[in-house]
Amino acid sequence: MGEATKGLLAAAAAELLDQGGQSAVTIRAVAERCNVSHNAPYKHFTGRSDLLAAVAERDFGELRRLFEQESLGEAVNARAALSSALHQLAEYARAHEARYRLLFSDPDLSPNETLVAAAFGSFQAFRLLVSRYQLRLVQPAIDELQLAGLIYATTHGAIDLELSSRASDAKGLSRVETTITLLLDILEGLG
Amino acid sequence: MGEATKGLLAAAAAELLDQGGQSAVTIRAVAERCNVSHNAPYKHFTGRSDLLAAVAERDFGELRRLFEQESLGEAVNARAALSSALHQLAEYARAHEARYRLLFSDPDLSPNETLVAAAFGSFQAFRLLVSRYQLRLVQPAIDELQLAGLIYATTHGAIDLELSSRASDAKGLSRVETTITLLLDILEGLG
DNA sequence: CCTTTTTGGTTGTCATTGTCAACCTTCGAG
DNA sequence: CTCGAAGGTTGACAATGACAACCAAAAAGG
Repeated sequence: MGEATKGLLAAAAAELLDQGGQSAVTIRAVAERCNVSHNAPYKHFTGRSDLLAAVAERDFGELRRLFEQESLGEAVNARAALSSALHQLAEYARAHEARYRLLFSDPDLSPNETLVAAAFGSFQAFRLLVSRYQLRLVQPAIDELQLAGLIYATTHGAIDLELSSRASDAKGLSRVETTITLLLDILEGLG
Repeated sequence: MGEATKGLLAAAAAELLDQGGQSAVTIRAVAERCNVSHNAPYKHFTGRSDLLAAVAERDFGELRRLFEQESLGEAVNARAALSSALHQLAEYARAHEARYRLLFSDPDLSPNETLVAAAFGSFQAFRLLVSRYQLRLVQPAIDELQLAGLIYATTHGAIDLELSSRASDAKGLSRVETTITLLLDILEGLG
């Protein structure tokens, strides 16, 4: 069956993304890395952005797995589980900067059907994690979806600012871990 | 004197950014828009990323002005001032998506001396706004820099997620205004 | 006032890249 | 056995970033 190379191409694109960033992911380089002629990728993807979308879809799946694993994991309590997931997210972003940026900050990414589904799925897993955590909060009256949105936004924002360490030379802004801890402490009324 | 065209080129780049996004900003298009031959821009900028950096620098200046204006403005109280500034930031991001992304989420942006300075300046203005606001908080024990980092991260994260409306079809995640209000309410202990 | 350097432009050129088109081949369904 | 599609191939082409060589006019300096 012909599905084999499609996966290889996406994997090669992911590697190039890790090694050389966005600009290193050229159709031709991806093709070469799979020992296939330039233009072969067009048999599997409509173009460059479609190829990148495939990589993004894969990675959203990884994130979902990360959240689910922590959700059902052996963490001692809900805060530990949430906190651990967020820290792992930050680690993932640092280790695969270009891929992380692809997920959330790439303007030229055609949001096709399956990509949106994958992104939604990963967020749903995150929501579950948050809803478990919310039980421990002093003020449980906060809308659950809004709370998840807040934590997601804060974490992503902190990560994004750290990655583009430009507005962040002042220590403390960029430290993702610090920001997350502060937010959770405030939420738990330990201000 | 020769500084004239440099500004024109940057302005043209900003316009192209607004109209066609990142990919529309090509050295040649910018040159053409200034009625100047391709390659003229190289007399003012070392390359494409340097040109974009100039646009970013300009916009960081605009943000600083926005924060400062609100800081010294006629807002009825500190929360109103901060809230207004954050909403204006969101509006700016929506109106100039590509330019906003350039500031915080562009990997291929050479962070030269002056750009870092401009970014830092804008954050400093924001810090001032936050420090005024902090006086009204129930728990003033929070480190001022960390608090500014938290608010900045949350706002930027919410904006960025809304711009890439992919993980956000669930309403409430993307509404920047909702997220900001929620955070400020929590900070003020109105959970 | 004449030389000389710098500044900001110009045209020409090149390699890289995305993308399209046309062609080949293998293999499974009918 | 045929044939059509799936997947791959080579060959174009235009757009783009970047470099080099050349040029004019203005500024610097004697």
